[in-house]
Amino acid sequence: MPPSRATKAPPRQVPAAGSARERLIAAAIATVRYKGFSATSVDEICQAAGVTKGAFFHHFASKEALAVEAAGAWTEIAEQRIFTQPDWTRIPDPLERLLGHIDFRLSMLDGPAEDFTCFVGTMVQESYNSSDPIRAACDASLHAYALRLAEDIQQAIDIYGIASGVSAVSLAFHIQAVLQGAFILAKANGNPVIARDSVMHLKRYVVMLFTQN
Amino acid sequence: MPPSRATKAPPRQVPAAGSARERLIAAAIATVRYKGFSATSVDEICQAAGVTKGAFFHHFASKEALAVEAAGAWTEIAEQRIFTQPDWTRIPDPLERLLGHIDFRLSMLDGPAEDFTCFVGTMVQESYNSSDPIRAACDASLHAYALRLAEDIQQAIDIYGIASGVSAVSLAFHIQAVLQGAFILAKANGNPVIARDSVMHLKRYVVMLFTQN
DNA sequence: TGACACATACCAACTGGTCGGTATGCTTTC
DNA sequence: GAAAGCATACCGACCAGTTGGTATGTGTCA
Repeated sequence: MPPSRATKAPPRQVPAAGSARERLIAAAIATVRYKGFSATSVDEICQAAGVTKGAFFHHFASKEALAVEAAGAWTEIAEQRIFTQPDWTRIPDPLERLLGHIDFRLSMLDGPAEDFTCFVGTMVQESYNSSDPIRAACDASLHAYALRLAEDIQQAIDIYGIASGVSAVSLAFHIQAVLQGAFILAKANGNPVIARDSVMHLKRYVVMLFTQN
Repeated sequence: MPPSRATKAPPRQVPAAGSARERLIAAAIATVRYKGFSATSVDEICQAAGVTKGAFFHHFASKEALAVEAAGAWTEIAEQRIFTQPDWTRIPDPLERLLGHIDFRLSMLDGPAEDFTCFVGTMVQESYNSSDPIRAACDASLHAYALRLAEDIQQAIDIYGIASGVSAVSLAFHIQAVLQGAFILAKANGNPVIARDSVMHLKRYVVMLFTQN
Protein backbone atom coordinates (compact mmCIF):
# COMPACT_ATOMS: atom_id res chain seq x y z
CA MET A 1 0.00 0.00 0.00
CA PRO A 2 1.49 3.35 -0.84
CA PRO A 3 2.35 5.48 2.18
CA SER A 4 -0.49 7.91 2.93
CA ARG A 5 -0.48 11.34 4.48
CA ALA A 6 -1.79 10.84 7.99
CA THR A 7 -1.22 14.44 9.07
CA LYS A 8 -3.68 17.24 8.38
CA ALA A 9 -3.44 19.37 5.30
CA PRO A 10 -1.87 22.81 5.65
CA PRO A 11 -4.15 25.65 6.86
CA ARG A 12 -6.91 26.57 4.44
CA GLN A 13 -6.52 29.17 1.73
CA VAL A 14 -2.79 29.18 2.11
CA PRO A 15 -1.55 27.62 -1.10
CA ALA A 16 0.47 24.59 -0.11
CA ALA A 17 3.25 23.16 -2.20
CA GLY A 18 0.86 21.60 -4.67
CA SER A 19 -2.76 22.47 -4.02
CA ALA A 20 -5.33 19.94 -2.90
CA ARG A 21 -6.42 19.47 -6.48
CA GLU A 22 -2.88 18.75 -7.67
CA ARG A 23 -2.23 16.47 -4.71
CA LEU A 24 -5.45 14.56 -5.42
CA ILE A 25 -4.40 14.01 -9.03
CA ALA A 26 -0.93 12.86 -7.95
CA ALA A 27 -2.44 10.57 -5.32
CA ALA A 28 -4.87 9.10 -7.86
CA ILE A 29 -2.07 8.38 -10.34
CA ALA A 30 0.08 6.71 -7.67
CA THR A 31 -2.73 4.60 -6.22
CA VAL A 32 -4.17 3.49 -9.55
CA ARG A 33 -0.71 2.43 -10.74
CA TYR A 34 -0.43 0.37 -7.53
CA LYS A 35 -3.81 -1.36 -7.46
CA GLY A 36 -5.92 -0.34 -10.43
CA PHE A 37 -8.77 2.11 -10.72
CA SER A 38 -11.78 0.18 -9.40
CA ALA A 39 -9.98 -1.04 -6.30
CA THR A 40 -8.92 2.51 -5.51
CA SER A 41 -11.55 4.25 -3.34
CA VAL A 42 -12.19 7.99 -3.19
CA ASP A 43 -11.43 7.82 0.50
CA GLU A 44 -8.06 6.24 -0.18
CA ILE A 45 -7.12 8.91 -2.70
CA CYS A 46 -8.13 11.57 -0.16
CA GLN A 47 -6.01 10.00 2.55
CA ALA A 48 -3.02 9.88 0.23
CA ALA A 49 -3.60 13.52 -0.71
CA GLY A 50 -4.13 14.62 2.89
CA VAL A 51 -7.66 15.98 2.42
CA THR A 52 -11.22 14.80 3.01
CA LYS A 53 -13.98 13.83 0.61
CA GLY A 54 -15.49 17.26 0.97
CA ALA A 55 -12.41 18.70 -0.69
CA PHE A 56 -12.42 15.92 -3.26
CA PHE A 57 -15.96 16.65 -4.40
CA HIS A 58 -15.36 20.35 -4.32
CA HIS A 59 -12.75 19.99 -7.06
CA PHE A 60 -14.14 16.99 -8.95
CA ALA A 61 -17.73 16.22 -9.86
CA SER A 62 -17.11 12.48 -9.49
CA LYS A 63 -14.48 9.78 -9.21
CA GLU A 64 -14.77 9.39 -12.98
CA ALA A 65 -14.10 13.11 -13.49
CA LEU A 66 -10.90 12.82 -11.47
CA ALA A 67 -9.80 9.88 -13.59
CA VAL A 68 -10.28 11.87 -16.78
CA GLU A 69 -8.29 14.81 -15.40
CA ALA A 70 -5.56 12.49 -14.17
CA ALA A 71 -5.22 11.03 -17.67
CA GLY A 72 -4.63 14.53 -19.00
CA ALA A 73 -2.07 15.15 -16.29
CA TRP A 74 -0.35 11.91 -17.23
CA THR A 75 0.03 13.18 -20.80
CA GLU A 76 1.74 16.30 -19.43
CA ILE A 77 3.97 14.23 -17.18
CA ALA A 78 5.08 12.11 -20.14
CA GLU A 79 5.72 15.20 -22.25
CA GLN A 80 8.00 16.59 -19.56
CA ARG A 81 9.73 13.49 -18.26
CA ILE A 82 10.19 11.66 -21.56
CA PHE A 83 10.14 14.15 -24.38
CA THR A 84 11.59 17.29 -22.79
CA GLN A 85 13.83 16.82 -19.75
CA PRO A 86 16.14 13.92 -20.68
CA ASP A 87 19.43 14.77 -22.36
CA TRP A 88 18.91 12.34 -25.24
CA THR A 89 16.00 14.48 -26.46
CA ARG A 90 18.64 16.96 -27.62
CA ILE A 91 20.64 14.54 -29.78
CA PRO A 92 20.59 16.06 -33.30
CA ASP A 93 20.38 12.77 -35.22
CA PRO A 94 16.73 11.56 -35.11
CA LEU A 95 17.60 7.86 -35.33
CA GLU A 96 20.03 8.20 -32.44
CA ARG A 97 17.32 10.09 -30.60
CA LEU A 98 14.84 7.27 -31.23
CA LEU A 99 17.30 4.68 -29.99
CA GLY A 100 18.09 6.94 -27.05
CA HIS A 101 14.39 7.03 -26.32
CA ILE A 102 14.20 3.24 -26.27
CA ASP A 103 17.32 3.02 -24.10
CA PHE A 104 15.73 5.52 -21.75
CA ARG A 105 12.56 3.46 -21.49
CA LEU A 106 14.78 0.45 -20.91
CA SER A 107 16.57 2.19 -18.05
CA MET A 108 13.24 3.04 -16.43
CA LEU A 109 12.41 -0.64 -16.08
CA ASP A 110 13.74 -1.11 -12.57
CA GLY A 111 12.29 -1.48 -9.09
CA PRO A 112 8.64 -2.12 -8.25
CA ALA A 113 6.26 -2.25 -11.20
CA GLU A 114 4.04 0.56 -9.91
CA ASP A 115 6.98 2.91 -10.34
CA PHE A 116 7.53 2.32 -14.05
CA THR A 117 4.24 1.11 -15.45
CA CYS A 118 1.73 3.28 -17.25
CA PHE A 119 -1.15 4.96 -15.43
CA VAL A 120 -3.41 5.22 -18.48
CA GLY A 121 -2.52 1.74 -19.74
CA THR A 122 -3.41 0.35 -16.33
CA MET A 123 -6.65 2.27 -16.05
CA VAL A 124 -8.01 1.63 -19.54
CA GLN A 125 -7.34 -2.10 -19.21
CA GLU A 126 -10.23 -2.48 -16.73
CA SER A 127 -12.32 0.63 -17.41
CA TYR A 128 -12.67 0.62 -21.19
CA ASN A 129 -16.21 -0.73 -21.08
CA SER A 130 -17.30 0.87 -17.81
CA SER A 131 -16.62 4.50 -18.68
CA ASP A 132 -16.34 5.95 -22.15
CA PRO A 133 -14.97 9.26 -20.83
CA ILE A 134 -12.15 7.36 -19.10
CA ARG A 135 -11.54 5.21 -22.18
CA ALA A 136 -11.38 8.28 -24.42
CA ALA A 137 -9.07 10.16 -22.04
CA CYS A 138 -6.69 7.20 -21.87
CA ASP A 139 -6.79 6.79 -25.63
CA ALA A 140 -6.00 10.49 -26.06
CA SER A 141 -2.99 10.13 -23.77
CA LEU A 142 -1.68 7.05 -25.57
CA HIS A 143 -2.24 8.79 -28.89
CA ALA A 144 -0.40 11.91 -27.74
CA TYR A 145 2.62 9.81 -26.77
CA ALA A 146 2.65 7.90 -30.04
CA LEU A 147 2.20 10.95 -32.26
CA ARG A 148 4.95 12.74 -30.37
CA LEU A 149 7.24 9.76 -30.91
CA ALA A 150 6.26 9.54 -34.57
CA GLU A 151 7.78 12.99 -35.14
CA ASP A 152 11.26 11.65 -34.38
CA ILE A 153 10.59 8.47 -36.31
CA GLN A 154 9.49 10.41 -39.40
CA GLN A 155 12.66 12.50 -39.27
CA ALA A 156 14.73 9.33 -39.06
CA ILE A 157 12.83 7.88 -42.04
CA ASP A 158 13.46 11.07 -44.04
CA ILE A 159 17.22 10.70 -43.55
CA TYR A 160 17.79 6.94 -43.52
CA GLY A 161 14.75 5.41 -45.14
CA ILE A 162 12.96 2.45 -43.56
CA ALA A 163 11.83 -1.01 -44.54
CA SER A 164 9.10 -0.98 -47.15
CA GLY A 165 5.55 -0.50 -45.93
CA VAL A 166 6.38 0.83 -42.47
CA SER A 167 5.03 4.24 -41.45
CA ALA A 168 6.19 6.43 -38.60
CA VAL A 169 2.84 6.36 -36.87
CA SER A 170 2.56 2.61 -37.24
CA LEU A 171 5.97 2.05 -35.68
CA ALA A 172 5.25 4.56 -32.91
CA PHE A 173 2.13 2.68 -31.85
CA HIS A 174 4.01 -0.60 -32.04
CA ILE A 175 6.62 0.81 -29.65
CA GLN A 176 3.73 1.79 -27.37
CA ALA A 177 2.29 -1.73 -27.59
CA VAL A 178 5.59 -3.39 -26.72
CA LEU A 179 6.06 -1.13 -23.69
CA GLN A 180 2.54 -1.70 -22.39
CA GLY A 181 2.83 -5.45 -22.89
CA ALA A 182 6.23 -5.53 -21.21
CA PHE A 183 4.64 -3.80 -18.21
CA ILE A 184 2.07 -6.56 -17.87
CA LEU A 185 4.70 -9.27 -17.96
CA ALA A 186 6.71 -7.43 -15.31
CA LYS A 187 3.65 -7.13 -13.09
CA ALA A 188 2.88 -10.82 -13.42
CA ASN A 189 6.43 -11.98 -12.93
CA GLY A 190 7.28 -9.54 -10.17
CA ASN A 191 10.60 -8.95 -11.91
CA PRO A 192 11.37 -6.23 -14.48
CA VAL A 193 14.03 -8.36 -16.20
CA ILE A 194 11.36 -9.90 -18.41
CA ALA A 195 10.20 -6.44 -19.48
CA ARG A 196 13.75 -5.28 -20.26
CA ASP A 197 14.25 -8.34 -22.43
CA SER A 198 11.20 -7.45 -24.50
CA VAL A 199 12.37 -3.87 -24.94
CA MET A 200 15.73 -5.23 -26.14
CA HIS A 201 13.79 -7.09 -28.84
CA LEU A 202 12.06 -3.82 -29.68
CA LYS A 203 15.40 -2.06 -30.05
CA ARG A 204 16.75 -4.84 -32.23
CA TYR A 205 13.65 -4.59 -34.45
CA VAL A 206 13.95 -0.83 -34.82
CA VAL A 207 17.63 -1.11 -35.77
CA MET A 208 16.77 -3.81 -38.30
CA LEU A 209 14.07 -1.65 -39.88
CA PHE A 210 16.42 1.26 -40.44
CA THR A 211 19.47 -0.67 -41.57
CA GLN A 212 17.96 -3.25 -43.88
CA ASN A 213 15.96 -1.41 -46.45
CA MET B 1 -22.71 -4.87 -19.72
CA PRO B 2 -22.56 -8.43 -20.95
CA PRO B 3 -25.96 -10.04 -21.27
CA SER B 4 -26.69 -11.94 -18.07
CA ARG B 5 -28.93 -14.88 -17.39
CA ALA B 6 -32.11 -13.35 -16.09
CA THR B 7 -33.95 -16.64 -15.95
CA LYS B 8 -33.45 -19.14 -13.17
CA ALA B 9 -30.90 -21.87 -13.43
CA PRO B 10 -32.10 -25.33 -14.38
CA PRO B 11 -33.75 -27.33 -11.59
CA ARG B 12 -31.43 -28.27 -8.78
CA GLN B 13 -29.31 -31.39 -8.80
CA VAL B 14 -30.00 -32.00 -12.46
CA PRO B 15 -26.59 -31.75 -14.06
CA ALA B 16 -26.84 -28.92 -16.57
CA ALA B 17 -24.59 -28.56 -19.53
CA GLY B 18 -21.59 -27.44 -17.51
CA SER B 19 -21.95 -27.66 -13.76
CA ALA B 20 -22.37 -24.63 -11.53
CA ARG B 21 -18.64 -24.61 -10.83
CA GLU B 22 -17.75 -24.59 -14.54
CA ARG B 23 -20.41 -21.99 -15.30
CA LEU B 24 -19.06 -19.77 -12.50
CA ILE B 25 -15.56 -19.99 -13.91
CA ALA B 26 -16.81 -19.20 -17.42
CA ALA B 27 -18.88 -16.32 -16.08
CA ALA B 28 -15.90 -14.94 -14.16
CA ILE B 29 -13.67 -15.08 -17.23
CA ALA B 30 -16.27 -13.32 -19.39
CA THR B 31 -17.07 -10.60 -16.87
CA VAL B 32 -13.47 -9.87 -15.93
CA ARG B 33 -12.52 -9.55 -19.59
CA TYR B 34 -15.37 -7.07 -19.94
CA LYS B 35 -14.83 -4.85 -16.90
CA GLY B 36 -11.84 -6.03 -14.92
CA PHE B 37 -11.61 -8.04 -11.72
CA SER B 38 -12.28 -5.48 -8.97
CA ALA B 39 -15.36 -4.05 -10.68
CA THR B 40 -16.77 -7.55 -11.07
CA SER B 41 -18.85 -8.52 -8.02
CA VAL B 42 -19.50 -12.04 -6.76
CA ASP B 43 -23.20 -11.36 -7.23
CA GLU B 44 -22.66 -10.43 -10.86
CA ILE B 45 -20.69 -13.59 -11.54
CA CYS B 46 -23.49 -15.61 -9.92
CA GLN B 47 -26.15 -13.94 -12.02
CA ALA B 48 -24.17 -14.64 -15.17
CA ALA B 49 -23.73 -18.27 -14.10
CA GLY B 50 -27.38 -18.67 -13.12
CA VAL B 51 -26.74 -19.56 -9.48
CA THR B 52 -26.75 -17.79 -6.13
CA LYS B 53 -23.97 -16.94 -3.72
CA GLY B 54 -24.67 -20.08 -1.72
CA ALA B 55 -23.52 -22.11 -4.67
CA PHE B 56 -20.59 -19.79 -5.26
CA PHE B 57 -19.23 -20.16 -1.74
CA HIS B 58 -19.90 -23.86 -1.73
CA HIS B 59 -17.47 -24.31 -4.60
CA PHE B 60 -15.01 -21.47 -3.87
CA ALA B 61 -13.63 -20.33 -0.53
CA SER B 62 -13.48 -16.72 -1.71
CA LYS B 63 -13.62 -14.43 -4.72
CA GLU B 64 -9.83 -14.61 -4.82
CA ALA B 65 -9.97 -18.44 -4.91
CA LEU B 66 -12.26 -18.28 -7.94
CA ALA B 67 -9.85 -15.93 -9.66
CA VAL B 68 -6.97 -18.33 -9.13
CA GLU B 69 -8.99 -21.26 -10.47
CA ALA B 70 -10.14 -19.19 -13.43
CA ALA B 71 -6.53 -18.42 -14.31
CA GLY B 72 -5.82 -22.15 -14.41
CA ALA B 73 -8.86 -22.68 -16.58
CA TRP B 74 -7.64 -19.95 -18.90
CA THR B 75 -4.37 -21.84 -19.37
CA GLU B 76 -6.39 -24.90 -20.40
CA ILE B 77 -8.54 -22.86 -22.76
CA ALA B 78 -5.42 -21.47 -24.45
CA GLU B 79 -3.90 -24.93 -24.71
CA GLN B 80 -7.02 -26.19 -26.51
CA ARG B 81 -8.00 -23.18 -28.61
CA ILE B 82 -4.55 -22.04 -29.65
CA PHE B 83 -2.16 -24.95 -29.41
CA THR B 84 -4.36 -27.95 -30.19
CA GLN B 85 -7.52 -27.31 -32.20
CA PRO B 86 -6.41 -24.99 -35.04
CA ASP B 87 -5.24 -26.63 -38.27
CA TRP B 88 -2.01 -24.67 -38.38
CA THR B 89 -0.83 -26.51 -35.28
CA ARG B 90 -0.36 -29.55 -37.53
CA ILE B 91 1.91 -27.85 -40.10
CA PRO B 92 5.16 -29.91 -40.07
CA ASP B 93 7.56 -26.99 -40.57
CA PRO B 94 8.05 -25.25 -37.21
CA LEU B 95 8.74 -21.82 -38.71
CA GLU B 96 5.58 -22.03 -40.78
CA ARG B 97 3.78 -23.14 -37.65
CA LEU B 98 5.11 -20.13 -35.74
CA LEU B 99 4.02 -17.77 -38.49
CA GLY B 100 0.69 -19.61 -38.65
CA HIS B 101 0.37 -18.99 -34.93
CA ILE B 102 0.93 -15.26 -35.37
CA ASP B 103 -1.51 -15.16 -38.30
CA PHE B 104 -4.03 -16.96 -36.13
CA ARG B 105 -3.62 -14.42 -33.34
CA LEU B 106 -3.98 -11.72 -35.98
CA SER B 107 -7.24 -13.20 -37.20
CA MET B 108 -8.60 -13.27 -33.67
CA LEU B 109 -8.27 -9.47 -33.44
CA ASP B 110 -11.79 -8.63 -34.52
CA GLY B 111 -15.00 -7.47 -32.86
CA PRO B 112 -15.31 -6.15 -29.33
CA ALA B 113 -12.15 -6.14 -27.26
CA GLU B 114 -13.59 -8.33 -24.50
CA ASP B 115 -13.86 -11.16 -27.04
CA PHE B 116 -10.18 -11.28 -27.96
CA THR B 117 -8.25 -9.83 -25.06
CA CYS B 118 -6.53 -11.87 -22.39
CA PHE B 119 -8.27 -12.77 -19.12
CA VAL B 120 -5.07 -13.19 -17.12
CA GLY B 121 -3.39 -10.14 -18.67
CA THR B 122 -6.42 -8.06 -17.75
CA MET B 123 -6.62 -9.41 -14.24
CA VAL B 124 -2.97 -9.17 -13.30
CA GLN B 125 -2.79 -5.58 -14.54
CA GLU B 126 -4.85 -4.35 -11.59
CA SER B 127 -4.42 -7.17 -9.05
CA TYR B 128 -0.67 -7.75 -9.03
CA ASN B 129 -0.18 -5.87 -5.77
CA SER B 130 -3.51 -6.71 -4.15
CA SER B 131 -3.30 -10.50 -4.27
CA ASP B 132 -0.15 -12.54 -4.62
CA PRO B 133 -2.09 -15.76 -5.29
CA ILE B 134 -3.81 -14.04 -8.23
CA ARG B 135 -0.53 -12.56 -9.45
CA ALA B 136 1.20 -15.94 -9.28
CA ALA B 137 -1.69 -17.73 -11.03
CA CYS B 138 -1.67 -15.18 -13.86
CA ASP B 139 2.10 -15.40 -14.14
CA ALA B 140 1.87 -19.20 -14.33
CA SER B 141 -0.66 -18.93 -17.14
CA LEU B 142 1.43 -16.41 -19.09
CA HIS B 143 4.48 -18.60 -18.53
CA ALA B 144 2.68 -21.73 -19.71
CA TYR B 145 1.70 -19.99 -22.93
CA ALA B 146 5.20 -18.67 -23.57
CA LEU B 147 6.96 -21.96 -22.80
CA ARG B 148 4.53 -23.82 -25.06
CA LEU B 149 5.24 -21.34 -27.85
CA ALA B 150 8.99 -21.58 -27.21
CA GLU B 151 8.85 -25.27 -28.18
CA ASP B 152 7.91 -24.38 -31.76
CA ILE B 153 10.38 -21.50 -31.81
CA GLN B 154 13.23 -23.75 -30.64
CA GLN B 155 12.43 -26.25 -33.40
CA ALA B 156 12.49 -23.43 -35.94
CA ILE B 157 15.84 -22.24 -34.58
CA ASP B 158 17.24 -25.76 -34.82
CA ILE B 159 16.42 -25.91 -38.54
CA TYR B 160 16.90 -22.35 -39.71
CA GLY B 161 19.07 -20.65 -37.13
CA ILE B 162 18.17 -17.25 -35.76
CA ALA B 163 19.81 -13.86 -35.30
CA SER B 164 22.65 -13.91 -32.81
CA GLY B 165 21.76 -13.60 -29.15
CA VAL B 166 18.07 -14.46 -29.46
CA SER B 167 16.70 -17.40 -27.48
CA ALA B 168 13.44 -19.25 -28.03
CA VAL B 169 12.11 -18.37 -24.59
CA SER B 170 13.09 -14.72 -24.99
CA LEU B 171 11.26 -14.44 -28.31
CA ALA B 172 8.25 -16.31 -26.92
CA PHE B 173 7.83 -13.82 -24.10
CA HIS B 174 8.32 -10.94 -26.51
CA ILE B 175 5.46 -12.30 -28.62
CA GLN B 176 3.40 -12.43 -25.43
CA ALA B 177 4.32 -8.82 -24.64
CA VAL B 178 3.34 -7.56 -28.09
CA LEU B 179 -0.02 -9.32 -27.92
CA GLN B 180 -0.83 -7.99 -24.45
CA GLY B 181 0.21 -4.49 -25.42
CA ALA B 182 -1.81 -4.64 -28.62
CA PHE B 183 -4.85 -5.58 -26.52
CA ILE B 184 -4.48 -2.43 -24.43
CA LEU B 185 -4.24 -0.22 -27.49
CA ALA B 186 -7.38 -1.89 -28.93
CA LYS B 187 -9.27 -1.33 -25.67
CA ALA B 188 -8.28 2.33 -25.57
CA ASN B 189 -8.97 2.99 -29.22
CA GLY B 190 -12.14 0.95 -29.41
CA ASN B 191 -10.90 -0.44 -32.72
CA PRO B 192 -8.87 -3.62 -33.23
CA VAL B 193 -7.15 -2.23 -36.34
CA ILE B 194 -4.44 -0.71 -34.16
CA ALA B 195 -3.80 -4.08 -32.54
CA ARG B 196 -3.61 -5.88 -35.89
CA ASP B 197 -1.06 -3.35 -37.07
CA SER B 198 1.18 -4.11 -34.12
CA VAL B 199 0.93 -7.85 -34.68
CA MET B 200 1.96 -7.24 -38.30
CA HIS B 201 5.10 -5.59 -36.94
CA LEU B 202 5.62 -8.65 -34.77
CA LYS B 203 5.35 -10.96 -37.77
CA ARG B 204 7.77 -8.83 -39.75
CA TYR B 205 10.25 -8.96 -36.86
CA VAL B 206 10.01 -12.73 -36.54
CA VAL B 207 10.58 -13.19 -40.28
CA MET B 208 13.57 -10.85 -40.11
CA LEU B 209 15.08 -12.79 -37.22
CA PHE B 210 14.90 -16.10 -39.07
CA THR B 211 16.00 -14.88 -42.50
CA GLN B 212 18.83 -12.50 -41.63
CA ASN B 213 21.27 -14.46 -39.53
C1' DT C 1 -29.91 -41.12 7.04
C1' DG C 2 -26.09 -38.51 5.82
C1' DA C 3 -23.72 -36.05 2.20
C1' DC C 4 -24.02 -32.89 -1.27
C1' DA C 5 -25.46 -28.97 -3.95
C1' DC C 6 -27.71 -25.62 -3.78
C1' DA C 7 -31.19 -21.36 -2.01
C1' DT C 8 -32.40 -17.73 1.16
C1' DA C 9 -31.78 -14.47 4.72
C1' DC C 10 -28.74 -11.84 6.92
C1' DC C 11 -24.44 -9.30 8.53
C1' DA C 12 -20.83 -5.74 9.10
C1' DA C 13 -17.99 -3.08 6.50
C1' DC C 14 -17.31 -0.39 2.63
C1' DT C 15 -18.62 2.57 -1.20
C1' DG C 16 -19.53 6.95 -4.03
C1' DG C 17 -21.60 10.80 -3.09
C1' DT C 18 -24.30 14.59 -0.31
C1' DC C 19 -24.90 18.01 3.02
C1' DG C 20 -24.64 21.46 6.60
C1' DG C 21 -21.18 23.69 8.58
C1' DT C 22 -16.59 26.37 9.57
C1' DA C 23 -12.63 29.19 8.48
C1' DT C 24 -10.48 32.29 5.65
C1' DG C 25 -9.83 35.60 1.83
C1' DC C 26 -11.57 39.12 -1.23
C1' DT C 27 -14.47 42.94 -2.70
C1' DT C 28 -17.49 46.64 -1.91
C1' DT C 29 -19.39 50.21 0.75
C1' DC C 30 -19.30 53.66 4.20
C1' DG D 1 -9.75 51.40 8.11
C1' DA D 2 -13.75 48.70 9.43
C1' DA D 3 -17.79 46.13 8.51
C1' DA D 4 -20.65 43.44 5.67
C1' DG D 5 -21.47 40.28 2.13
C1' DC D 6 -19.93 36.87 -0.79
C1' DA D 7 -16.80 33.27 -2.62
C1' DT D 8 -13.74 29.63 -1.93
C1' DA D 9 -11.58 25.67 0.22
C1' DC D 10 -12.26 22.38 3.02
C1' DC D 11 -14.20 19.39 7.19
C1' DG D 12 -16.74 15.71 9.09
C1' DA D 13 -21.06 13.50 9.62
C1' DC D 14 -24.36 11.19 7.11
C1' DC D 15 -26.85 8.49 3.46
C1' DA D 16 -28.54 4.63 0.49
C1' DG D 17 -26.77 1.09 -1.82
C1' DT D 18 -23.33 -2.48 -2.55
C1' DT D 19 -20.01 -5.67 -1.12
C1' DG D 20 -17.73 -10.25 0.29
C1' DG D 21 -18.91 -13.42 3.15
C1' DT D 22 -21.68 -16.32 6.91
C1' DA D 23 -25.41 -19.04 8.90
C1' DT D 24 -29.13 -21.76 8.24
C1' DG D 25 -32.62 -24.28 5.61
C1' DT D 26 -34.16 -27.43 1.81
C1' DG D 27 -34.40 -31.02 -1.66
C1' DT D 28 -32.25 -34.92 -3.85
C1' DC D 29 -29.73 -39.01 -4.06
C1' DA D 30 -27.26 -43.16 -2.78
